[in-house]
Amino acid sequence: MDDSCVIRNLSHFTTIGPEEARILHEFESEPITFKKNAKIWREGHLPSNIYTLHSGWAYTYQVMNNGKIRVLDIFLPGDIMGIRDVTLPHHATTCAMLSPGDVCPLPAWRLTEIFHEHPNLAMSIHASSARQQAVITDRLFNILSNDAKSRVAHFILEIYHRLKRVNTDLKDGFTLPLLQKHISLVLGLTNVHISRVLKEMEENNILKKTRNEIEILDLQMLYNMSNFNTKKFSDEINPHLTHYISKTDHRDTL
Amino acid sequence: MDDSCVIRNLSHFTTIGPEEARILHEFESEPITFKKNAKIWREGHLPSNIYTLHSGWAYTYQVMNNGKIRVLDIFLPGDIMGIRDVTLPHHATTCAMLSPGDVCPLPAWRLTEIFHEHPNLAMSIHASSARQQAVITDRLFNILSNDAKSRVAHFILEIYHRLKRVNTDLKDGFTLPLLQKHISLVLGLTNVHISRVLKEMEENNILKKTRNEIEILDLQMLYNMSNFNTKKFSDEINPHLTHYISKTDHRDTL
DNA sequence: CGTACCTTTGACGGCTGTCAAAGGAAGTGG
DNA sequence: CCACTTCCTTTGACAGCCGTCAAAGGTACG
Repeated sequence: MDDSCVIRNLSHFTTIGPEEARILHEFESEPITFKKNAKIWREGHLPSNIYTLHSGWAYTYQVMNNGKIRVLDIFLPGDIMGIRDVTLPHHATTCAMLSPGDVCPLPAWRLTEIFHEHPNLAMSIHASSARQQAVITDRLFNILSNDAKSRVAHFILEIYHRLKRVNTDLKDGFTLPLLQKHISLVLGLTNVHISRVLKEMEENNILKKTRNEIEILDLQMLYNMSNFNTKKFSDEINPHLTHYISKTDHRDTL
Repeated sequence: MDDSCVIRNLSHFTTIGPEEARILHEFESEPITFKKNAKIWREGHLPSNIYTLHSGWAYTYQVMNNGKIRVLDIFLPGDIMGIRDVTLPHHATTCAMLSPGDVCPLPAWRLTEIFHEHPNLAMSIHASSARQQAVITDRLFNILSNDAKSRVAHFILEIYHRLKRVNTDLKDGFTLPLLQKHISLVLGLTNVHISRVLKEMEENNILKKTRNEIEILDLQMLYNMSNFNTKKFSDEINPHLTHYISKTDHRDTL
């Protein structure tokens, strides 16, 4: 039951009763296996599902008129994908797999039902969405005020913390299916400059990245370089919101 | 009744029945007048309210260890403020007034009740939150891929469209209580460079900004410079989500 | 084994930051 | 209402980070 990465994700925000667990398991029924580079949804299309990423990595991007690509999300196993777009009449981005993996769709109308019938789950989904937004916001801050070296350090720490959150025994060396190209598109730099920065960081024994792996050699230095703020990965929820949630738990069992 | 800017804002996303209107009016009861530069909330504090901005402009920012400031949100009349932070145990930003104005707080626990008792309002609030997020996302894309001139053009258009959304008869000249300093902090540039860009835009008859006003002289040129995408300001909602909402409208009247 | 893609490296240029100083506008107190 | 202070804007000189372009070497994949 609780080997579900989605439950591990959402259970941080509310108590998951048997009824909620049943709903959440629906989030992971009927997984679909996607190949690397397969598209989950396409920019401009009507959102018809939200998705949970069971295994593998994915990302979202926009293609501009001039052909340039801009990357927005990097999704890791356990992430809910598409919750930002689901109220919109058009997907703002295209979503594609970075590595082969399993994805579980949940129809949008089921989300509406969940909002109506399980308000504490609705609040949890909103809370999870707010956490995702906090990651984007933090990356915006990173790009607003840091130079290239600091941006890279900050981004590596973002990924490291997000992985560690659902995989507590993560080592300092781990799989990172992102090419220099992807990192450059996330951070608003060129792949050429990413190459230079990574080379310098390896020479300084801070980290070593190969095509599919990365090893953090000096975690403290990464923190120093990036002014990384770990507080945002707190799973606490605002205590003002918890009173009614317990009241509803009671209701649900009636 | 419907001179409420919050109702004008949220009514885009759902049908507002009399019961919903009653709740929404609570969003605007007991307005508090704030002076320029007054703080609405402070970074690190426990969020205890969400707020609707009835009049005046506000913004959120972070102060870094080195004293640098990073600006995240620019809030206009009618915006809901603090919905992103309300599930978190700490405010990620400080919120301050850019100009004198009226703000109406709504206690966080009331939001929880609304999530439980008015699920279609909950979905509307989530939809409104997603629209705010879309603005931030679009600004991230702007900063990722545009140079200084394009960033400024894009940002002016962002504000112009957001103002026009709640004030349909907005002229090409309007109040803009943002100093060059604020614009530079929003866009990750220096105030010196903003000064240079604005000077050039005025020389090219694109726009003219004074301390408190701005006049758009060549709207089409702004679009051309910025690759601005107007779609995101669509107020349509995903039709997959509307079925249950009408069902609930029915329920609420029982 | 060949092709396509990714990474590395160097040279060069430009956009934007930094620093500094002067002029202007707004706010404050007498 | 004026004087004073503080903050904002403008302008110039200069420097540096990072983008662009190009070519070579490395790696994955069919």
